[in-house]
Amino acid sequence: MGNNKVLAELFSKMADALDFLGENPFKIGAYRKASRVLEDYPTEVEEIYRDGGVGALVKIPGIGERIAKKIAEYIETGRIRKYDEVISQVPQDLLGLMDVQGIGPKTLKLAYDQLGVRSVEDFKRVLSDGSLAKLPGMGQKKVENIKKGLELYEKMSERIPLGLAYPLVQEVIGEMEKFPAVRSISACGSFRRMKETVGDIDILCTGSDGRGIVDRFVHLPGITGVLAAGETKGSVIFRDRYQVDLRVVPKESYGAALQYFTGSKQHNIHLRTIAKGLGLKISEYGVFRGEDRIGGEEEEDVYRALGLCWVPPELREDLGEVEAAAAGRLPQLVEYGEVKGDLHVHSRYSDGTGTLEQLLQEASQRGWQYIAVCDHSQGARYARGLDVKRLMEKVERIRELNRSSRGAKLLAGTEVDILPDGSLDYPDEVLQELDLVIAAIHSWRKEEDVTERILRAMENPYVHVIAHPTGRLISTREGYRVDVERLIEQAAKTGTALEINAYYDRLDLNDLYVRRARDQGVKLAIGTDAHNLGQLWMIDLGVGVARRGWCEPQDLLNSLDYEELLRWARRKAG
DNA sequence: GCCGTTTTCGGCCCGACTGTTTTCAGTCG
Repeated sequence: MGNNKVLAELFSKMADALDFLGENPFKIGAYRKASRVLEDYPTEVEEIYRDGGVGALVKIPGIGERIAKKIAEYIETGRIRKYDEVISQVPQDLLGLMDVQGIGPKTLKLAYDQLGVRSVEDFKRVLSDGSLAKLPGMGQKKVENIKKGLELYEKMSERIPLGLAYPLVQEVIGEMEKFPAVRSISACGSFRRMKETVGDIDILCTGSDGRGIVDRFVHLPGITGVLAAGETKGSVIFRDRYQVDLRVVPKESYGAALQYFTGSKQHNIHLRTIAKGLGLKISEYGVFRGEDRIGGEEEEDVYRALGLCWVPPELREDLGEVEAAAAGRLPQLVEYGEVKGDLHVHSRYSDGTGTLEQLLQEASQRGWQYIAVCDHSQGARYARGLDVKRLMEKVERIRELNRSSRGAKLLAGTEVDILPDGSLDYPDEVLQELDLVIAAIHSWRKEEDVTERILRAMENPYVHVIAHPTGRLISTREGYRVDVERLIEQAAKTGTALEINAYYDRLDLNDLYVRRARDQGVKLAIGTDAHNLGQLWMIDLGVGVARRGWCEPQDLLNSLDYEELLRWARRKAG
């Protein structure tokens, strides 16, 4: 974990502690903001500090003089005295409870002061023995809600990978659309922004019969719990795992509500700040000048009122998109369905299940021009990697199929292992026979920094793409140690593309690195890493990451036509 | 604690909901 993430966590904990201690809410907010900014900041603060000192740190939005000094203190000494001081006044165990729905700093403080609660165990005890309910401002219902929140929290403490929520949302929306009372309907929240993981799932709709719509919603198949069901809002648990909220709003507010519930929170705060300066008010019900409502049926209304062009949801993270919209400089993002093929798919030759014929047919059905069949190389025994003889058989077979195919083509490719010394698992004479070579790290020693291995692989004239550059798995592992900044630099220098691996648990490179790469002129290659035909839909997850990374069509290899792609691949070797 | 074509001081997004109250505090998104 880099220093940015560590500091983000320190400041976040500090905010919670200050909240508990009843500090000035705006000071707490400042720490929370600093935490959020650092969490996603693409450059290591350590680097910024080494290059430009505290003066450079304060240029980061949300970081001022005081926090910059704390960051410097951390880099120099490995600790922050103020942090130690604040945190020592609060039982650590208790702070975690602030993530539970229904528990906030005031409730914790109350239990701490009045009942001597010092741990989660203590808290659960006063919850069940009735002593918390007796305190002023508390009551039986509040306690019941907290109990429910705690139960839910323990079951769903992990965020859900986007790729798991995706089919579910399509299913729910599909079912709801069959109901005649439902007019417009859309997912919103982090799901609509295509964030790599989502907390709960928010769906918004308009319709004539709120109660009827909610009733229909809470009775959909697969629901294992109903948390709330009113006229305008329903909240359910799907398959014991996914919380899905539905809101029904009037037609004239649909755009404003869609904007509001899509977020991100930071993006919305930014918009409201601008609105205020213009004497306008934005809420989920519309855009208002005094009492006059000047828009809200369409999402565009909100942006137009502020003098902005409509901002695609994937960009709404307050990472420069508002300024870009104001200047009319938003990128023309690549569209879903615009990509011309998948650049990383496995076949039955190695560890996939699809045949070459099936892949070709699938490509045609999807309207793609190509699929790159990139099976594992000989060293990857666990994945039935291909020896040279088998590889050449496969190449031959692909050439045959392509000759008889009118529509889509297959690219003869490989996902070749990068060996411990940075050389590749096939000799150059073999690689040069292939249309597309993607190289990947599949084995590394614990604690090994693989940066040099990958840098060296990129020097090879036959390597076109580096697959899943960080090796992370969203749900289970952090990935290998690698300096992505240096990979991006080397990719720019050698004309090597970096992959956006679209497999739902990888999404690697991630959105922020994609943006960095794109800014430096590095091409990105979206590949699903599909091992069966049922995984090719994940190309949309990859496009989502590309869009969150501000990619325009020309940033993606997948935008090239078949012939152009072959030419691009040959150009590196000269 | 941050920030500045309203400001170096005095603001900081804002409305809904819930449960506990009798005018509001706490929490959420």
